[in-house]
Amino acid sequence: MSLPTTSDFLPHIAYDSVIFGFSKGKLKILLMEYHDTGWFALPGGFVGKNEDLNHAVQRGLKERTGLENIYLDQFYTFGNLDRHDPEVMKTILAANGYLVKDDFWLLDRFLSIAYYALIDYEKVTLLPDSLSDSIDWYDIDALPDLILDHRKIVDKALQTLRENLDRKLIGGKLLPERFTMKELQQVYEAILGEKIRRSSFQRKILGLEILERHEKLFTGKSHKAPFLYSFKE
Amino acid sequence: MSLPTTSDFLPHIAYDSVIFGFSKGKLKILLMEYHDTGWFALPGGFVGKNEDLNHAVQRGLKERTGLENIYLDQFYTFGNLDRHDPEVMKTILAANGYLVKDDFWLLDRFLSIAYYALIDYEKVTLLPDSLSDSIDWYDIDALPDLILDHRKIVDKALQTLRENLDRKLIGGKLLPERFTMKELQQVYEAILGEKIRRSSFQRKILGLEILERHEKLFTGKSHKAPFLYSFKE
DNA sequence: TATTATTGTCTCAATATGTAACAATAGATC
DNA sequence: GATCTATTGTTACATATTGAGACAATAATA
Repeated sequence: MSLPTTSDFLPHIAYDSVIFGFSKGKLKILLMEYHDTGWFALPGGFVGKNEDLNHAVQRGLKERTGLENIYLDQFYTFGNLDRHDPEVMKTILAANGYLVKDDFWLLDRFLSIAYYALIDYEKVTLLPDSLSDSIDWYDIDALPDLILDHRKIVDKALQTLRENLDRKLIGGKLLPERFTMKELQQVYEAILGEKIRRSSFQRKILGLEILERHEKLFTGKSHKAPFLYSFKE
Repeated sequence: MSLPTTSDFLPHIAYDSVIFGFSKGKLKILLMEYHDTGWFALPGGFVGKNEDLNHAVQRGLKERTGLENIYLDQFYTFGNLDRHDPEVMKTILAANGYLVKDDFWLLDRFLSIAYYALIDYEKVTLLPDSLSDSIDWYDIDALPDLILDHRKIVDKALQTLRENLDRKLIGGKLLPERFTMKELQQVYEAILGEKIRRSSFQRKILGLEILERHEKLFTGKSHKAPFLYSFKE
């Protein structure tokens, strides 16, 4: 196991990903916890010298989640000077046994291109990277402190996701292929952070004619069974 | 006069700006024309090693237009490999009398962070950079061919501007401090590329209660004089 | 068979938008 | 000064769209 080297990757350029999942009525994101430090950060990475930017992000997501062809939206590139703090990376590397010189490329200033991803929580197989103890889901309403400006990145991701929700009809990306109307509504509520009126929601979504209605789902509960839906391709 | 050097700027990182103006009922953008080549490109630049990304863009805009505190929106970072074509930059440099080696930093691959700007057409003083013959306004509906992927950047800028128009209420940024309702409507029509019903538009905009109504504008024409409006701060 | 929880749909009110008309008015024409 | 023209600000009415609640249907339980 070795550190990424400056000959393989573009200097000064990184990406960070805010990976959203949905489980038990809650919106969650993936965070990495670095060895020893107790520090949390967004999953991120670097761009190969001969690699498309979007490919680098897809590659990183596959390494962490096992998933391919993930829904991704690039939402902002963070390029302020105040996001540069070489001590943070130095400490993370030191905690992993890497003692590097002050001019080591990972200690340089980085611009970060930020993406959010929407994935099916159930399909994920989590795998930490070499510098991390763990990667795990955290409730969006109860995040630990994050390194550098990662909290700002999360906030802007959520803001963008909210703005895009109706426009791009991406709520379903957080659910399995087939889902009930109630589940879809819960996704919307979790993203928007507010309750939605059931009848209005159902009427609006069905009115868009983007859903296919399938068989009913019998859960064994003593009440009317809901239909299952999927998005038309 | 000399070329920017790799010791002053971050390698592999550029920005491009789609600068919108509005004049005579038409939406326009600024393009640079490079010496001899006859090639057109978006105004762009590089980020200083100790400079905020947003500052670099504001700095570039000031150099080209004379304006400060321009309204800017970052909308996408272009990072595909296929946008790399060293021959283009080589030719531009050669046309300016610069013969550079193949490993010259400006011939490297660049990621470009793209912004659109909205400015008051009347307030601009255009100034080309050292590699360009001229910088000038071009009707958005009649652009010349652009180098590299700059046409794609323009298209995405316009698309984003359209999506943001109602949400961010930025139409007025293209007009002087005070303007008539008809002028504002023409801005909206130019951006959206479609006619808008006069009464609906007026009702909607006034209903937002973001405009201040001032004195009437007497143009000498033989009809009712329109009010002047400004945006509430 | 009655009960409970939840679903799909409908109704009516409130709000927003499309469409057209009307009255007001600044200057031109006579 | 009276009339005409072009354009403006506003209103009226029809047509969606959305908010809020009610109602009937139904899967399992008692």
